[in-house]
Formats: sequence, structure tokens, C-alpha cells
Amino acid sequence: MPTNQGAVLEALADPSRRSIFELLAERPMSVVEITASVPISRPAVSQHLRVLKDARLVAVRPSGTRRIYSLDPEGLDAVRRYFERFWAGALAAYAREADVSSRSHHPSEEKSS
Amino acid sequence: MPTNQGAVLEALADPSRRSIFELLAERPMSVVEITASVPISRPAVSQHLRVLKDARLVAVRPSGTRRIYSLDPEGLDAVRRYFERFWAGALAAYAREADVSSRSHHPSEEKSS
DNA sequence: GACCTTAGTAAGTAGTAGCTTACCGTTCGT
DNA sequence: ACGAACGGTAAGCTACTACTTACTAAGGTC
Repeated sequence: MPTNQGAVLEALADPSRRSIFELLAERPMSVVEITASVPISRPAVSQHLRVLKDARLVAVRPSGTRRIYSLDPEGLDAVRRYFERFWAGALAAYAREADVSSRSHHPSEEKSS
Repeated sequence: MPTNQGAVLEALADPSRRSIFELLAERPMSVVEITASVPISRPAVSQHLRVLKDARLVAVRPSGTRRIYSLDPEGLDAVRRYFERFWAGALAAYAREADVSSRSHHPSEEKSS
């Protein structure tokens, strides 16, 4: 199990974390830079970054005394695979349910089998 | 409000809710059926279903005294679009960061405004 | 009709997640 | 070497969230 999908979903469930994540999508930034664009304290940002990093949604690169955070495609890909797993099934289920609903609402038309 | 992606992510952040979601991916089920496959009480299941329904991840169809829950492609599609939005950027950022890392130490350039 | 099944809501509780301030180690500039 | 900027960690508080046990309503069966 490479890169737990649950961790990714839990990480992005928090609005502050989503903001940070979306910020880093524009360009890599240091912690102070991120903090300037977000209404929480710097330690809070650090804590969020730790969660995002554990979920492999972001990666760090040290640059002098700063640490430049950027997006890590790894976690993104993990969650993408997770949702792809359900996509076909969801469409099929929807089609079947829609069919059932249409029978109850419209007594006419379409008797396939 | 076209299917808030945040709501979808928050809904699937909970393990119990993910279990229910994945159960319904196999086949539509009633609340008691779901409860039988999950280690929580039936009211808890109802509460989770409400969250999933608000996020448009599941849909309900009344069938007599039961309510058959099934996947709703709407929420799934919303979150898929959300992640697609970052996919290209994440890959580009990753390539750039990998490039930066590959060069050794460069004391020049890069100045914060 | 009586009565059982199904399921959503109310009210209350325990645990955890996110925030803060304070502190400490590193790295750069002078 | 000293001081300042950067950033991660610790400790503590608050608020929310997931869970429970009632209770209530609606539909189906006899």
C-alpha cells in the first residue's frame, strides 16, 4: 500500500490545509510566505505542513534557513486512483437507480428485458 | 453552490463514512443492511448517510418502509474535477523542483521581494 | 384496527483536531 | 562571534465530531 489514500483525504478535509495546498499549486513557497497568505499562526502552518507531507501531498526542499514546500504528485495520484476505482461503478449504479426511479414515476415506456 | 468539493472531501475523511461509501459501491443497500456491515449503531449510520447525501456522494430511493442508498456520481465527479485541476501543475512543479535539486549549490539568484 | 419493522431526529458525552503562546535548534549576515 | 530570521516542537485550551441511548414518525402486514 503505497501512500495511504485515507491519509490524503483526511489531510485535504481541513480548509486551512486545502488553502495551503492550493497556494503551493501556484508556486513553491517558504513557511513564512505561506503564513502571510493564511489567517493562522506560523506554528499552525507548520503543523498543517507536517500532515500534508505525511500524506505525500507536499515535499520540502531546504534552502538556507528556509524550507521551500512544493506539491508532491505522489499523494495526488494516490487519491486519483482511489476515485477512479469507484467511477465506473458509480455510473453503473446511477444508471440502474435512474431506471428504477423512472419506472415508479413514469408507468410508460422502456421495458428492456 | 455546484456541489461543493470541500464537502465531499470532508465527508470522505471519516473512516466510517468511507466504509459506507465503499459498501455502496458494490451495490445499493438499505440502512439496516449497511449497519450490519459496520461496527457502529444504526443512528450513527443515518448521520453518516446524511453527510454523504449532502455532499452528493450518495442518493436515496424510498422503497416501502426502507430507503435504498446508492452512489451518486455527482459528488464523485466534483472531487475528480478538483484533483484534475492540480494534476498538471503538480507534475510541472515536481519537474521544476527535481531540476533545482539536481543542480548543486547555486548561491546566486532567488531573492524574496 | 393492532403491531412490527424501518429509519430519521434529539440530547448528551468522550475524544480528538486545530489553534494559540512559549521555547529551542539552525543557518545566514555583519 | 553575536544577533536576527526561519521554522519545528511542546503544552494547553476550545470547539467540534462521532458515538451512544432514547424517542418519534411512517409504511407494511396480519
